[in-house]
Amino acid sequence: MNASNGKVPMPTLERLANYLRYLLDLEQERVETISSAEVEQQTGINAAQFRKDLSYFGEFGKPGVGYNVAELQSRIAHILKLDQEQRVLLVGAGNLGSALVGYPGLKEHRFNLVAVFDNNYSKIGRKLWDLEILDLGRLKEVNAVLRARMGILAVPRVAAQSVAEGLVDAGVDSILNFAPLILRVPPHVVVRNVSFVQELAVLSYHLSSEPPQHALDAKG
Amino acid sequence: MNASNGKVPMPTLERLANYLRYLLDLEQERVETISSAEVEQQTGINAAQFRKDLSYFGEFGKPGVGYNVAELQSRIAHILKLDQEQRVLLVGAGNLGSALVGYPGLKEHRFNLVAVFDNNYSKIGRKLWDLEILDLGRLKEVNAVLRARMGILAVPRVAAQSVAEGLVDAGVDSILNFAPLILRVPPHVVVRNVSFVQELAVLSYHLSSEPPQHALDAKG
DNA sequence: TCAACTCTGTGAACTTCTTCACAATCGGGT
DNA sequence: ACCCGATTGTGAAGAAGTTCACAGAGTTGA
Repeated sequence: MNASNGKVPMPTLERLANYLRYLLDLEQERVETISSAEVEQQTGINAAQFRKDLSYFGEFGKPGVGYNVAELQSRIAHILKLDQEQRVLLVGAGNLGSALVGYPGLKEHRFNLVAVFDNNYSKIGRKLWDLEILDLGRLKEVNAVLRARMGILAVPRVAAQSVAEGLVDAGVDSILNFAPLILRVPPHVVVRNVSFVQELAVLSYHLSSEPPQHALDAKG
Repeated sequence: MNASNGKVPMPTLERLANYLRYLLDLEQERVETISSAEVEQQTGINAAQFRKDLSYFGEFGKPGVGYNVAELQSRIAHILKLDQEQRVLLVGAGNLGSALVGYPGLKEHRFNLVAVFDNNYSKIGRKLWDLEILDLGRLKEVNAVLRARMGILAVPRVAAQSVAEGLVDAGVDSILNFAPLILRVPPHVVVRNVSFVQELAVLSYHLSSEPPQHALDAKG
């Protein structure tokens, strides 16, 4: 009775994509039905958490039975709009950008990289996999046709803010930002940040004084 | 008086790396002193949040004055152990692995990629930038010498769990995981996950029925 | 038909994180 | 020497997220 009205906690949304991945595996294994208790056992995510996450979007299971894997999978995909093509612009044809174009996970989830931009004239015109690298200056013009609403920012930090503004100007309202800085964008634009260094720093912090395990190994 | 005893909230740790990045910028601009109010103005992070985050680790500022940029920068780097070399193993010499080896941000923060492994015999022996790609089977043997405690997992999903176990067996106790699955590891091991698809899915969800901005543009 | 069992959906309790608000401190000006 | 404006560090309030615990719905078997 909660269904999708009020607003959904961000952690719930983040977990939804995990559930989807997990359900796709179960489907592959021909599992038809799953209970929240089994989800907890197999993924480590608390069963009540799983149920409550789903409850934000309606009722998905049958008491006494559990959840139909195929149905749940497809309903989550629908919630996340992963059941329709999403056109995505990529800015930055460096190492990272190149890796993203080649990453098969995007296509699998219907994210379609429709154009790659760079401002480096030695790259413009070349191909990155099957996409021609376009002049960053043509961003707005090109997206007037493509009408992508998602953008990936894989440029150096100093360029990121101005490129973000270019993306917004070109009609993009969701940005995945790989540059290590906080982007300032208009309120209607949603930004998600991915920072390798931040993640490594958190790991580094946890490398406390615990002795490495090596010494404990005693092997024949 | 809170200093570093109790345990630190995860969101605080995540923000610490951002503060560091920001402080390095300020240092470059020759800013000597900064107040929490200025931090809020420039980064959007609430001033009280900034102060409380720091308070978990001691006292860093002077009332009526603010924080000394250089000192704060170096103390945060110390907290995160970014003031000393951290040796890191990379597993997976694909597109993503390759991009990571070439990513300058790692070296800048003293993360030192000391070895790259892959199980693909057509890759083993080749060079990725300046590092030779080693046989994944030699992971433990090699790390007995290198003694890295951090590992980056940039392998396909199906291989990730077993490679993670290999890393742990080789003495690694911090893992940065790029494969879209929940790794099962012993309790002393810390894992951070980076999932492009998850991030894009969250963005995709937010692409609600708002009309794209294109139509609103009325240009000469 | 009914009893025994399973499992969902959710209010309520609990835990964690964020923000407020203010006493305590500092530095500068006179 | 003292006052005044600025700014910190932190208890306490508030908001957000997680987990508990149970009523109620469904299923199975006799």
